[in-house]
Amino acid sequence: MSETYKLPSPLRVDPQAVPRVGKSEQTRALIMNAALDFIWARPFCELTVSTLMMPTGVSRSAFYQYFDDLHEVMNALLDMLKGEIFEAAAPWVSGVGDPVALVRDSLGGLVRVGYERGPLIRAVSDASTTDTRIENAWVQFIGDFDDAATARIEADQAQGLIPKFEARPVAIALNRLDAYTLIEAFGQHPRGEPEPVREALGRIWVATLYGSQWVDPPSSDLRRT
Amino acid sequence: MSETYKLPSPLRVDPQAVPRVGKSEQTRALIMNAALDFIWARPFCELTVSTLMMPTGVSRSAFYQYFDDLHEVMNALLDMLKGEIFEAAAPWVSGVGDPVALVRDSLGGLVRVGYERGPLIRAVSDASTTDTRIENAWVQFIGDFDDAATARIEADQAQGLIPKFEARPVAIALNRLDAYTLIEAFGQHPRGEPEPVREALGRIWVATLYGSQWVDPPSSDLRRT
DNA sequence: TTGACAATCTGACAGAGTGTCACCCATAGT
DNA sequence: ACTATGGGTGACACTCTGTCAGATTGTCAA
Repeated sequence: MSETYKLPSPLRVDPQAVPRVGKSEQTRALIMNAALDFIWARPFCELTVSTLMMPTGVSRSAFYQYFDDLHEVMNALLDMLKGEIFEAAAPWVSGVGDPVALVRDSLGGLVRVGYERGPLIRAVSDASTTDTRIENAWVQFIGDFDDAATARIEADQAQGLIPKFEARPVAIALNRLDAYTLIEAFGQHPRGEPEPVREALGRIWVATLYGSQWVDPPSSDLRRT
Repeated sequence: MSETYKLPSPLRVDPQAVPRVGKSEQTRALIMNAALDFIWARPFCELTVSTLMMPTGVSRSAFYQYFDDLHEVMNALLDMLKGEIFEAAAPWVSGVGDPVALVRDSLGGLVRVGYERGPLIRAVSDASTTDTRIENAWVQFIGDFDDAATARIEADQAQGLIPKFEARPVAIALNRLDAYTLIEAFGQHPRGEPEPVREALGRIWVATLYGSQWVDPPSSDLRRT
């Protein structure tokens, strides 16, 4: 069913939201929205300050009153994404109950956000390869996920729900799996279908952490001796 | 044991190898070696034509007689990598015998190559985000892996070794897992330890494809009802 | 040896993009 | 009316790119 994944209204900043502080904040929002519009249709590497400022009606040099450079814009957009993504991943990270169901919940949320914000996530990832500051921000962001996943794995290991193994390398690998599978599938138009991605990620996470007997709920036993 | 992963002599082109055709091929090799040296120590985004040509002793404009631009250099280096990587992955892709052992072989080879060539792989991946041609080459390269993995999964499914599921999305996800976990771990100095990476990837692949009962060979049964 | 030619290399140039700076302008407070 | 301040602008210097006409080098036939 495709209405599960509605076309995104790409995460806009409301220019009315902060009129108190004066025109400055509004122009900043204007620029960020222009960046979102551009990123939605074209890759980050084609973005220049001129093309970014063109649709805003403000001059190119004004850009530098709000941002040091294009990478800082991506950094600001990443900040807006963070909350949304952490929220989507929350169930498994901090929830209680059947962990297999929780991990499926979290992956469903991540796939939804990935589908809705795909080009933006890709742009942030691309920008992080050409600038140290946003690279650090991106590393920090995904590093927080590594910490959270490691903690959850270790907690479940302590309860005997997950077999004993070194949690961190597996957490790191599974997070890279998510991030770059989503970027690959939804990072540029035309985007792929979300449902097969969700199933593939769910299968891999569940099989790796909780064992393959939970992967196919109405399962026929395919193991051979 | 660390001697399994010896420090790489970074994949050089022998300038003597093709003296027949004249000086041209030698200068080309000179440039590619300079690029390898640079990439080994610095990220791709800091590479410029001047800095690349400096150590060769040839002028900047001469560069354009051998390559259209910097991305084409990375493309040429990717070509050299391809063989090495496909060879490392060969056991599981086309081998016969215990598939769990084969997948561990292949991952061991990939981790070894990833460790030896890490910065180069990262540079190719980085370059692919800023140029359509090398992006296509990279997509094609990793796409070949997707095809191979899909085929192997489907073949093993036909034999009842792997449970029935849509093979391609899982193959794609597992390949992104490998590629970006390796780039993350070994793409820049200081590189991480190879062994934990190998174990994490092996665990994920085996659990996903062949079932968690094969993950820990001397296993204690940790499943709970 | 000489002339001709092709291969190889070079400095100089134009173009695109960046980041900075001195200056302009509207508006609001006195 | 005066002026301080937030906001905006054109113009400049700089870096890097890609191209081109011409210089240099090497080879070979006459």
